[in-house]
Amino acid sequence: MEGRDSMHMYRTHNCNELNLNNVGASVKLSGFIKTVRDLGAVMFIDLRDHFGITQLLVNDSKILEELRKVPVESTICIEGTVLKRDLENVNDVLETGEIEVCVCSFQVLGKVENLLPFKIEDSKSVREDLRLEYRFLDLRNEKVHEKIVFRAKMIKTLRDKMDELGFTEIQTPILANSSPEGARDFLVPSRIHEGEFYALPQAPQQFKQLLMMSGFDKYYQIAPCFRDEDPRSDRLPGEFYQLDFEMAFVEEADVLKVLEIVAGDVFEKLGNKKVTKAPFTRFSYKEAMDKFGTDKPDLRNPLEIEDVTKAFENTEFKIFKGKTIKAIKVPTKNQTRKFFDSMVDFAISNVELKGLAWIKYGEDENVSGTISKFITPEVLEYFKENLKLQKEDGVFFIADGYKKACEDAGKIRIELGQRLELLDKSEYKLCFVKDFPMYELDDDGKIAFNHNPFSMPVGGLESLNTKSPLDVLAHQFDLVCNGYEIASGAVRNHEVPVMLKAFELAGYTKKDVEKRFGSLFNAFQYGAPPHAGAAPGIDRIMMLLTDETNIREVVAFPKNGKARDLLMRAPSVVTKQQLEDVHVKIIESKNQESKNKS
RNA sequence: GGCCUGGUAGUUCAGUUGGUUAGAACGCUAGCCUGUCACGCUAGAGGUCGUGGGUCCGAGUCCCAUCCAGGUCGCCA
Repeated sequence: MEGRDSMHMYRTHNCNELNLNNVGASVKLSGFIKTVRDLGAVMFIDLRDHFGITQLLVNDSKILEELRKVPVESTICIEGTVLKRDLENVNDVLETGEIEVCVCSFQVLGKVENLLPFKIEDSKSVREDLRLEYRFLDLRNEKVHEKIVFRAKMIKTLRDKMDELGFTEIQTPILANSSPEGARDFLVPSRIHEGEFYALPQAPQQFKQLLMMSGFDKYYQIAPCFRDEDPRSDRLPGEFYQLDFEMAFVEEADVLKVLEIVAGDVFEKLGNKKVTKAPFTRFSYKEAMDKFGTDKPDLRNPLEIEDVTKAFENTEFKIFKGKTIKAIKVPTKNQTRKFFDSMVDFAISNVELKGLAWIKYGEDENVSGTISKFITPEVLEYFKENLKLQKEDGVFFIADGYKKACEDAGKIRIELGQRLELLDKSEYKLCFVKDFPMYELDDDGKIAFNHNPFSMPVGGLESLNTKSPLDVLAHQFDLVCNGYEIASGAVRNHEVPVMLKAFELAGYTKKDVEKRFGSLFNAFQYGAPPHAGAAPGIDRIMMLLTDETNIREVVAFPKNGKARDLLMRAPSVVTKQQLEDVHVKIIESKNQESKNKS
C-alpha cells in the first residue's frame, strides 16, 4: 500500500470483536447506523457491519448535533474509547454487549439521501417484489444476510468433501449448445456466425460425460444450470446451481454411496436436525408409488398406502368394482365425524376426487362410516390381518385406475399426515427412489423417454430386446429428503448398440441420434468407460438446511416469479445496433403491439 | 397458457349492507428528555384506494376489462 496507514484507515476492529479486554483502548470502527436512541444529552447508536453490532455512546454536545443530521443506515467511521458498561446496562443479546464505544470524532462515509423503502429489520415481511427491487438493502437485514453467508459455508463443505473423495473440479462452458430434449433453452445469438445461436446449458450433462471419455475418472463442479421454465416456490426461475458430478468405471451402488456420504455430511455438519444414517432406504419407483403415491416421499410421514383391491374382489359396492383400491389406515382415537367429513371436502375440492370413502373401527368393534355396510366380516378380517386394523383406527379408501389411485392416495396421505400432525419436524429423512421406467406414453400415446435418454436400461440390451418398452426400467435414481427431490442421477448408457436400440424404441433412427447428439454419440465410439453420476441441487438443500419454504430466500440476487431481475431490470430492451450486431430482428407479437400503443 | 388469492400513506395492515373530511401501527419531520438497547413523550406532514370503463343520487366497497404480484396446474429429459 502507499505509505499511508491503510490498515487503520477505516477501522481497527470490526463491530463484533470488542470486549472487556479492550476497555480503555482507542479504537476506530466503521459500519452502518442500525438504530439511534436519542435521549437528549446522550445518544446511543447501534453500529452494524458484516460481523456484528457495537453500541456507540455519544455525549459530546457538538458531535450530538452533527450526528442528528445523519440518517439511519448511512455509513460512518468513528474514533472513540472502549468503556465497560455498568452491570445493569449489559446487553446479553450482543457479543459486544459488555462494552460500548464513547465517540470522540466521526465522519460520514456514505450518507442516505432518500427515504428508505422499508425498515431494514422488517424487510422479511415486506412484499417480495419491493424487497427484490432493493435487494441490496434487504441483504443488510441480519437474518437475510446470514443465509447468504451460510450458503458460502455450505458450498465449501461440499467442495471439501468432494476433494476428499478424490473428485477433480472442472469448469465446463456456459456458452454451449441447444439440447433437443428437456426444458426450453436460453438462447444467445452469435455475432460472428449469422443466424446461429449458443444455448446456456440446462446442465453440464454432455460435457461431464465427455470428461469421462477423457479419463478424468471423478469430476465435479458447482455448476450453474439454466432452464427457461416457470418457477415454483421450490424451483428457481431461470438459473440455479447443482453439485454436478460423474464417475468412471462405477456402477449405480457406487454413486448412491457418494450421495450418502456427501448429503449425509452436509446435513450432519450444517443442519440442526437428526439425519438418516447411511445406508438410506432404496425404494424402487414402483414401491414408492405403491406405498406413498409419489416418487418423492416424505418419510417423516409414517402413513403408508395399502392395496386392498383383493379385499373388495366380490363387493356389492358399485364404485369399487373393477378398480384398484388403495387404503390408508390412520389413528383416529380422538377424531370426530367432523374430521372425516373435512377430509372428504379436501379430497373433493383439492384433489378433485368424486368422493372419499372411509370407515372407523370403533372401540365397541363396530364399523361406522360412509361404506360401513360393505364391510363384510370377511373384509374386516382381511383388514385386521393385512392392515393390522385395531380399535379406534380409521381407514380412507381411494378407488380408481391403478396410476391415478396411487397418485390420489399420495395426496390424501400427505394431507392426513399434516392434519394429524404425524410428522417429526426435527428430522432430515433421506431415501433413494430408483428404477424409474425408461419410457412412458406421451400425449399422443407414443413411446417416449421418461427421463434422460442416455440412462442405461436395467438389464441392458437384453431388456430392450425382450421386454415391452413400458416395462423396461432405467438405472435412474433420485435422492429424496423430507418430500423434496434433492438429487437425481443415473448410470449412463455407454454402449453404442444399446444406445441405438434405446433410441429406436422411442422412434429415433441412427441418423436422428447422430444429428441430435452427434458429439456425444461420436465420442462413445472411441472407447468409452462405463460411467455414472448425479447432481444434487444446491438451492434445494439450502432450503432444507435453513427451513425455508421459499427457494428465493437462499440466493443473493433472485429473479421474481416472472423471471425478471427487479434490481438490475433484466431482461431489458437493447439498442438497434446491438441487435444488428447479432443479426436479430424483433417480430412484435399482437400482445406487444397493443402494449406499445397504450 | 388455465385456475386461486391479493393490490388502500414510505412499510405492514384495518376499512361493516354502497353513505359526512378514508383510519391504525411503524417509519418520516420538528421539539423535549443523561443509561437506552424495537428508548420514551408531544406535535406535524404524508393517500388519484393498481389502471381504464360501467351501474348508482352516491363506489375503496358492486360489475366488466386490463396491468402487476404471490401461490398452484400445465411445464420442469
